[in-house]
Amino acid sequence: MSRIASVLLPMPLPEAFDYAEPDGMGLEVGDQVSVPLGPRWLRGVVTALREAVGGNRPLKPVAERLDEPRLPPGTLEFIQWAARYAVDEPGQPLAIALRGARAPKARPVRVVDLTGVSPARPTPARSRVLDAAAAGPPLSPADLARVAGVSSGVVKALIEEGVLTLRLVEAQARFEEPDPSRPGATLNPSQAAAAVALRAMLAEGGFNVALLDGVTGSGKTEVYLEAAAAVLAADATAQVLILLPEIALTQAVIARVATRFGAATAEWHSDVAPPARRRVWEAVAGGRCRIVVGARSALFLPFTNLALIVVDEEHDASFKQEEGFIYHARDLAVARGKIEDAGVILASATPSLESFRNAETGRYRWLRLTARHGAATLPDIALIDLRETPPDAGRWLSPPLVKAMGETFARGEQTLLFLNRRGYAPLVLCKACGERMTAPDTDSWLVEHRYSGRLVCHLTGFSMPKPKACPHCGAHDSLVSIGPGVERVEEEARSLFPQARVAVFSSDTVYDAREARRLIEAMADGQIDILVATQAAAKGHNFPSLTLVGVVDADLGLRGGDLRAAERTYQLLAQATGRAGRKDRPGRALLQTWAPEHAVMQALAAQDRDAFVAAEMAEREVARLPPFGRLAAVIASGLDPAQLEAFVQGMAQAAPNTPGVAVYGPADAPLGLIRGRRRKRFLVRADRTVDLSAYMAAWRARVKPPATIRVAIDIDPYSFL
DNA sequence: AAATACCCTCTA
DNA sequence: AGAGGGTATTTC
Repeated sequence: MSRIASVLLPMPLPEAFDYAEPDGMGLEVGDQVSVPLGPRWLRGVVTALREAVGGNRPLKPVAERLDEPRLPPGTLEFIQWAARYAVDEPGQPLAIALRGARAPKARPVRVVDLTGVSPARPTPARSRVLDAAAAGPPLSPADLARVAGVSSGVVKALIEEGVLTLRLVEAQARFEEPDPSRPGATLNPSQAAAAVALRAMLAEGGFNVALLDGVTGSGKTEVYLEAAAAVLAADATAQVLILLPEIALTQAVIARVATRFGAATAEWHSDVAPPARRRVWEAVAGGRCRIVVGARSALFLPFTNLALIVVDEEHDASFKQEEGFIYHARDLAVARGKIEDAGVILASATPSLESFRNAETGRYRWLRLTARHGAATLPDIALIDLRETPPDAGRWLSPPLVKAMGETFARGEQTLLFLNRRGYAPLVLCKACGERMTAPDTDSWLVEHRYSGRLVCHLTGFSMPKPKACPHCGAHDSLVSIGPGVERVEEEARSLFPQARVAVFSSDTVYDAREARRLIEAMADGQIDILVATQAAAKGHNFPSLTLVGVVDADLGLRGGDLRAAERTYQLLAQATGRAGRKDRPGRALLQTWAPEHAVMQALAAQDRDAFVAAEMAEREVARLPPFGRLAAVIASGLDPAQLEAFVQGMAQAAPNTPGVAVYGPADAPLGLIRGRRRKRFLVRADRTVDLSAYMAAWRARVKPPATIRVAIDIDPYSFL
């Protein structure tokens, strides 16, 4: 009797394909295999094995079982769960999960072995080398010389003499064993109480979620590291995953972990080079790596014994993946915790309303940190009414803010100017004909970047040199830059304070983790007086001499007017203002707004988060919007407007009629044209009792889009463009 | 995703 | 006819 193997391939296919298992291959579920698909050979993963019963069509055989780590059952289950949740093909999450397995291996490294031959001419240096070689794991010649405290020439001579020999080995990452028994940070009473509660939750074992809710600067990291210490100490094979919203934050957390556990940990995000990625992946699958710090895709790593997942800054919208396989890492982290029977900690100073609701209803344990760490107090927050004290024409910093910056600079302290807008100006238009510059076949404005002298489309990546004449009417020198970006605010800050050292922190000036660390260190070290930053720097970092935060345009995030505009603005500004005043120096934050009466601004000024949340919750409850109901979006796009219109009308007809589900649309998407593709949207609202993924899957199954039309389903959408 | 089967138009 | 090209279909 032979068996049939279901093999899932890392591509957008509707299901796993069946292959015949050759006699004696001895496959197991989770094995990585090579299989033929049409004319090519592909790597896939065995998801099921069953006995072949007669009448099957002839199947191609599995070509080979690869000598690679097996995907653990929990990882496989998670992949399939994620695909069902996101209403997408299971091959999509598998592709993410195999990204580390498919990366090229690092080149083999040379290590030194003892041959047993004694050196003809023993010296103290030589014997230190021999002792070091005998004592530890095999080392490269350079490392051996370093450990023995001799120059590389000594090792080289011993190799030439035949006392030592070189051998090539596959580079295997040595992730040091974390030591949870090292003393942790000294916790204040509030932190200590939360740590006790977390340890109790984790000691119970099994799936549990805690919301670690503490103001900025209350020391959430120390608390969750104690929880990590507890699970690492309780089980010698337990693994911990710490998820962060932004690559720029990983360095800081890795340093904290290294201090706490005396061991370098693995890092996982898109900036990690492929061979390093491969090493991390294999070490995680082999249980040789106990702590991973990473961005959202780390959730798909092949953990063998995942005991704790921490989602730091859980409210952060960067956890939402908006392209390709669409998912929210916080929600999937909870799902993976359930599958793995692991603890989950969601940490934030401004929790998402979803997590708030789960804490309120008792689904999550709610741990509040009240005090700021050490002597620090919360900053004073004041609103600047731009109707009363507007900036001069062509300027963006109002007189009260400029005055505060001057005082801060005079005291030798630092200012952070926060503006969530890259570039110099968000819009360039022609004053002769009124034409607004946009990317070809795209609705979004081109953003002027003065550093590069180009106009850039932040949506499509298109860029062009800034033209001398208007491309529409041909008028010369008629193009004017409208509105501020960080570069323009930097220009203004330099002209106001010529002696001050001014720097910009945005994804254009800080393009990788190393550059981010360099700038953050320069800021922490006091080498910068005024930092103009987008949200990339508003999160998580501690700058001891930063005492003034100025929010250039507090109303920016409210303008879209979508479901989460108020929540998002509150979270972002609370994070940004929370940067001011750590250590013993009091801080203050000034928010420039045209609408100081708005509930978000009032809540920020009063520092009354709970009142804001209560008011926002009440509105959502009336409208039965998240977290009191659920949403899904459908985005259909196509090149031919008439064909797209016909398709979405048919799709509207095909929407299943289900109690508790309402379908709105189709409507033109706010960004109705991207790269020449017209876009139409549906929005679906469902009661919490409805299986929204199943509903969307049923709907999709009823329509067959023409090949030129793409249909994307976004469960629990965050972007409404 | 990527190879290929299909179906047009254009060249000669 | 046959090349060239863009698009739809198929892959266990």
